[in-house]
Amino acid sequence: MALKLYNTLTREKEDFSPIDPKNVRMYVCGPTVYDFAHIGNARPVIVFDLLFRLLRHTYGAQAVTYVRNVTDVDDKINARAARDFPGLALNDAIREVTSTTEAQFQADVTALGTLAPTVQPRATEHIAEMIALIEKLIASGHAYAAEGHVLFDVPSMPDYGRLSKRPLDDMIAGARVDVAPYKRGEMDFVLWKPSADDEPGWQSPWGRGRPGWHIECSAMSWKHLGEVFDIHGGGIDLLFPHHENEVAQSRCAFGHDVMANVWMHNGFLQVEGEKMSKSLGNFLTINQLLADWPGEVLRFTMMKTHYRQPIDWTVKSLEESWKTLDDWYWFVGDTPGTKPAKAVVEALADDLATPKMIAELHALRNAAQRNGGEGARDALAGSLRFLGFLADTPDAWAARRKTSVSVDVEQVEALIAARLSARKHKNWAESDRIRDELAGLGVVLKDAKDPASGEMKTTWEVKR
RNA sequence: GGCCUCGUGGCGGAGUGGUUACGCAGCGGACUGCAAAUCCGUGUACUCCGGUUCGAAUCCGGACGAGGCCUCCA
Repeated sequence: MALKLYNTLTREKEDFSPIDPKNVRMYVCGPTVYDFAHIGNARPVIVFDLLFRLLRHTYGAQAVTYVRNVTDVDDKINARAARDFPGLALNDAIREVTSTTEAQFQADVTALGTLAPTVQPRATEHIAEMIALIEKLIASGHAYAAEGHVLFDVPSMPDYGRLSKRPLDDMIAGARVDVAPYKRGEMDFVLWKPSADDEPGWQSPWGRGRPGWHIECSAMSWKHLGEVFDIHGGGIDLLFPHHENEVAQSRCAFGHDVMANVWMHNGFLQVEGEKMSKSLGNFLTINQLLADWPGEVLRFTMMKTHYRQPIDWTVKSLEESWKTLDDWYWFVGDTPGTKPAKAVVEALADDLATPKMIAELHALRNAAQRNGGEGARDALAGSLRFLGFLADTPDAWAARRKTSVSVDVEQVEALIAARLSARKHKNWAESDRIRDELAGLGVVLKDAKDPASGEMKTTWEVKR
């Protein structure tokens, strides 16, 4: 089956063909661990988890290496550590910030139904590779040391700007970058910078210092995936300068035409039509959302929009998603299917066309309904599991609504029993009165005849 | 100023040079004591102005509008 992916490098949808089908290699920029991950951070996590699953399906589960890094050295981390743990020595404070933030991140993304990447390397464990890379760049004339800094010499790379389509001349004309005395060119960026005694640092040929922002991804992708690999992913905001500079570092260090063959970028996320920002007060962390919504609801909501489109994150959309998943959980029941439907895989294979994929899921559901076909129901169940859904049992899923608002379960059950008794005696006035009373508590009833016994049975759920 | 997206029915959201996307909501019907849930059915669209074409919502040009990046950011 042909897999097509949109490549930012060529701005075209291309047939994907791996360098080595026995080892398909993908790198995705992971979090800088200084604060709770927000819902925007969840987007690439979910998008590339889907791609990971698709690649495993296509090439075999053992034939895909997915690397998502953890950046645990950064000046934002240092600032956070100093602010939050003023009593601790800086290194202890930093460890406190990075370890708790990373643990939180892992818990969050697990709740979103994602598979663990093959490797999750940490920047601080790859300082030696970074130094080696910087030495290669200096040796090949693409970097220079100055006043304890090492800078990448941007003009030494003729096609710098190719990935983000920013000609160098234009950038210099509109540059809003720091003019530092040790820089030769305005666009030159830092590979290594000196650390003061109270800042985290490592010994290097240029003195005690720490890495610049972009070098860690070049070092970690090199270490775990090699000099050239198949797919590099991340958010569109990283395209420039982060990815452009990664490419510059890796290509100039190793002398290849490309760093990764395919570059994929997910679009931005807005919240209720506005940019998400702390100042607007609409900053949503994954953790906060998980308090109100099942992880699968967040996951499905993300899939309703194609990954390259901007997504507007709204409560209305979340509510719709929950309803859709309710129906599928109920409809699928304990159907055992484990294999995804061909149409679902094909939709995904077309540059992760998740809206098309969702339409195919609805089509399976409708087909199963019309023909009573177990084949379609099996395929729906298998597809949903393949996509990272149906982790709950149907009962556990249904119970999530009951626990999302606090109600007195015993009281509700007692009222339902009273109502059933009233109905048995055709006391409709009393029956309706009880139903209204429950509605006042936020409880909605569903009556059904048990097909086996013909007995009336009432189930209930909490309406938000 | 430079670069990049995008403008589709009440809402969300695909796709395509000539044929139903899909979902939610709405509406009609079945079921029900009445509802809810479920089932069956169903209307509404392609920002504007030019051009290419037998034919454009789909291609090209322009206008208007929305958003993003260029500085930490998924």
